Amino acid sequence: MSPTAQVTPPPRTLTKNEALVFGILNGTDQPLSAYAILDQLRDDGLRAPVQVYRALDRLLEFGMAHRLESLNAFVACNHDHPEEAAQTAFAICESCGKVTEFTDPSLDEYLAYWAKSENFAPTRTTLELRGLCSACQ
Amino acid sequence: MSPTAQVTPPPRTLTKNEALVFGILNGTDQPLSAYAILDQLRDDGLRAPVQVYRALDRLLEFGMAHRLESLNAFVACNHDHPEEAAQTAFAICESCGKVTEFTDPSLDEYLAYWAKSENFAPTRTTLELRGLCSACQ
DNA sequence: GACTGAAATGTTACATCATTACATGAATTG
DNA sequence: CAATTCATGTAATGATGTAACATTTCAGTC
Ligand SMILES: [Zn+2]
Ligand SMILES: [Zn+2]
Ligand SMILES: [Zn+2]
Ligand SMILES: [Zn+2]
Repeated sequence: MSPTAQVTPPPRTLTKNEALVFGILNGTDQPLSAYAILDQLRDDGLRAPVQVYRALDRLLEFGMAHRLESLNAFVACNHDHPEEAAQTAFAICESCGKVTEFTDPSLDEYLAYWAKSENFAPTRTTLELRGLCSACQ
Repeated sequence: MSPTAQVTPPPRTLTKNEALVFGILNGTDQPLSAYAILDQLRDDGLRAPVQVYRALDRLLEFGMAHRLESLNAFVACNHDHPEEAAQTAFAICESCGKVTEFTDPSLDEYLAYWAKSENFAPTRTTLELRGLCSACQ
């Protein structure tokens, strides 16, 4: 119940552009916009936003990256997702930009309970905390 | 803990543009983008997006409207918020667009608990469920 | 009523985020 | 070696959001 996104399990070997984009995302703990990624890949021959968005779409499908809706930005997945696709939440530091993923069964349970009581059928959930991480307070 | 937004309590009488924007939002159960609002207010003399965004900023401050991050859109508040500003969550129907707000102490408690355990100090939280409402299944 | 300062509004231009449409190239397969 | 599919490239455009500055409105004061 209340999955974060549909994950296409087989992350077959990445294509060139997918690998480039994932390399950038995986090399930082900061959320990056598609255009920020593009800027870092100019030297590798990328020229247009759509090239980045296409790669991002697939990385999202594979569960290798996440989109942060409240920032219009992307991060590499940095979390061991439980077997059962559970609710993923993000804590985003507004000072240093660090993003922490977390999941918790009780959160899933609560949301599933609410959804059932309202007869709402969720397909995708966004949960993003903005604030200050422990290092930045 | 884990407030949704800072609410400036005194929603003094709205200015002309604030009233126009609120009137549009309040007249529908659909989330509207700033540009969709603008289009509906051309006849009332509004010409530029910034006029709508300024009004929206204040309506958000007053707690009279909410921004849906996953849609880049806005809705009028349609919920009796508890005394203590609690976590607000949104269920968004992907078929009919209907938006339902809900709050729950146990959700607040869970997020406050997680935040404390991680020493994360939240200032703002986004929780949005996408799916199908009971009428659309 | 005229002066003054603050709030609201208006105007233009620009910045940022994302997609559509179509062309080209590389890999796979019957 | 076509035929197909998938990945990539290119150009243009659409959608969302903000900065900078000018003008108007209005309340308080003289
Ligand atoms: Zn993850
Ligand atoms: Zn931090
Ligand atoms: Zn509300
Ligand atoms: Zn519906």
